Amino acid sequence: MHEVIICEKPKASEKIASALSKNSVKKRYKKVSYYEFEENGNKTTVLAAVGHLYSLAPRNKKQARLFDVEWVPLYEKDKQKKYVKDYVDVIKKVSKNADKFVHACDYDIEGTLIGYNALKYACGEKSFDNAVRMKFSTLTDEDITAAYKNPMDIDFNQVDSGIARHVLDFLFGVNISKSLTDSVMKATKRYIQLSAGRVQTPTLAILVEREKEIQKFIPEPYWMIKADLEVPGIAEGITADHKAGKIFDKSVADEIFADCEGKDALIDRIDLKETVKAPPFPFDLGSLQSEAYAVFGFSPKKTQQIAQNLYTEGYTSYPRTSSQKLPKSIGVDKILKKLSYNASFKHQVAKLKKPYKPNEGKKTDEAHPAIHPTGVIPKELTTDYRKLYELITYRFISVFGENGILESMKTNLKIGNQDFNFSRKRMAKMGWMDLTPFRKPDDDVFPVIKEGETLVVKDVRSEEKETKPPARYNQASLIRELEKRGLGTKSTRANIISILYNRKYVEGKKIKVNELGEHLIDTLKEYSNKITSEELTREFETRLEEIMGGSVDKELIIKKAKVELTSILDDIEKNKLVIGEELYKSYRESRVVGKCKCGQNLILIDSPRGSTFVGCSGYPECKSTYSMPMGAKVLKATCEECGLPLISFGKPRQRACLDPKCGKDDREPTNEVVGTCPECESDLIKRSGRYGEFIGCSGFPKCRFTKSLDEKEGEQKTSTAKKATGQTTVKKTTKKTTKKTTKKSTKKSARKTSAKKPTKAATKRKRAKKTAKKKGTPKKPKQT
DNA sequence: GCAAGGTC
Repeated sequence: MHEVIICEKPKASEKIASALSKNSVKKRYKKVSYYEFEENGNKTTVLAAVGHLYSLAPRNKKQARLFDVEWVPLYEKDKQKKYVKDYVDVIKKVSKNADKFVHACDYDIEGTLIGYNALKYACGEKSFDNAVRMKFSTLTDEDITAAYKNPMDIDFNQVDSGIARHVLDFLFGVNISKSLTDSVMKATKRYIQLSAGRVQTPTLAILVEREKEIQKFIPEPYWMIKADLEVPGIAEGITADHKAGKIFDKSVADEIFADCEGKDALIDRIDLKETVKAPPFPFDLGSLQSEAYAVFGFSPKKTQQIAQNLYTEGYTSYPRTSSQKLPKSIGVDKILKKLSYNASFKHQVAKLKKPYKPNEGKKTDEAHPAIHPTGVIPKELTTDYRKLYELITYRFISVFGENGILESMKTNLKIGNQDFNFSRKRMAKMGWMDLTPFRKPDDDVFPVIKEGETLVVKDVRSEEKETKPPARYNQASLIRELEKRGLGTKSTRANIISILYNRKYVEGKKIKVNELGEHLIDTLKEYSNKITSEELTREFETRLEEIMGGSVDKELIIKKAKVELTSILDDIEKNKLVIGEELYKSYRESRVVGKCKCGQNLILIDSPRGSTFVGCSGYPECKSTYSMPMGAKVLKATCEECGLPLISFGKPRQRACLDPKCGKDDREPTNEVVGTCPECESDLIKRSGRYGEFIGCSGFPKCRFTKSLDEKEGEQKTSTAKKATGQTTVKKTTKKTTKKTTKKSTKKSARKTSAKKPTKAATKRKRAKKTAKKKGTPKKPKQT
């Protein structure tokens, strides 16, 4: 008897194997680990998927409408997913002579489908003849053994609802995206990659709505009356506000102002209040992304990537969780003990009171606890990794802290007959706030004053202000909004946002929708109101539940969707010339960065090679073009000399005229002498190139010595070193280290590799290599 | 290629 258990991910397979047998042996095939044990003469193998192993693809790519889909291995569709092949291969190999199958993926729609597809396509259809389903909600020993002892049947309705979700998303997303892109192509012969989808389009619509609120906003003037007070013991004094707050009627403001001019302030009432400040909740992915954005300015995507790597290195727990709970089973005491061995956390852990009790939030996750450190202390991390690791760890410790107490003093004053007030806040008891460097506690000095006393008013001011439009979303607040509306999932939201940037619908840290984004939503609203709103997601939810309940057949739902989609696509098709023309026009508008010397617009143009340059919209009549350094931004400000826009680039940021030949170009200061060239003894100067600043020889192009600004003396990789070993060295070494990570799982090697997290310089080099390679490959004649 | 959803 040979039984095969298929899990959703490697970590789960490890836990399930160890829960089911003490004798499980870790084995390896290619780069993938799996587990094997024998009990009572029966062999069991525990295998892992890596999330979805199969993906939908059109059966015939050449058709105008991609309505006919099939499941293909993920690695065939997406070259970045090559690592998936090894996992599929292991399942194929091991399951060949198996006679019993256990589906042990997460008990949700996607998990059910992941296991189903693995069985169907990697183990073969006949595996369903003897297949059972394990149902567990946490990966604890108790849950796992209970699920194993009480196997269930595979819920094929749940499978069908999973398939339907994939198919519907594919049909709507891919076909509408394609029809939009085709419209532009047909109308203008230009290729702009446009896209629409059940989640990305409503997300863009949320941003557009905010943009429109901002556009139609009419600022209203208002006045604030402020009084600067002399307060004993507080040198800078205190400013009190008039009780009315914003005063929209100027005559009222003037009256108040006149009423209190030249008068002192009588302290009418002092209210002291204490508020309990409970410790924060443990991090789920969304709140970690939010906090990392607020504290470090990390994009949610960056946070997710770093958290994922910290997890695979074994420093922190699984990041794609929506749980705000820390169950005992994670071994809280042990983790805190291990953290206390580290100088950074020792003092904080020592302050915690036993027994340790976390302040948990409401949100839960069936599969994972909240994000927490494992207790394994990383030795060397690059700056950003260290920052995120510390954010997670200090948060984890804080969660076990005591309540803090915030003391607030609200003082009401009378100046003449007018009521003013000010308030001060300070922590009366720090509690958990003492446990983290990432929260700045209130620490106002409280004045020594009494009711009935008089304070000298130094000045009374009537400040005129304007109401402000609603703020734009940033990536963190948008993620919170999507979470609130139930759009996307915790793992996909950050990616969805970055798609909007990549498609150039939106720009900026405070997310601004440009002409293209706005026009795309307007266009789509005309043809399918559903896809621009949350309605499609809501409808999916209902339909999928019906399929899951067995009341409706998935084929019927898909058939209906195709009918609906056909009418949408027909409509777009009929109007493709207008749609394409208009979308292209708004695309061009969204790329305008200034005025050309010829009077037409300067626009950003993406070259097919991936770089961006500035050209004139009057092309081919005006052939002006300007190249830009890597990462450069075109500013609104213009050059005094020639009127072209200025650009900012490099690190630290510097400004220069868009035209490098312009006399006003102050890129000059970068030519600062920073040393002597080891090769030709000329001066070494700072230069700026495509990839930012670097140090180069002033003897260029005769001497081609360069080194990166990021590398310190002694560990620099010079161009000569590169020459000697060949450019590929860089790639080879990185390859080696990744191999190490997967091969040896000892803590020692984990540390070693963690030190090799790509440095800025390394990424730069990689990027440089990539483009160099691109240039070298002959282009297919087809590209436009 | 185009979506959204798992995961390294």
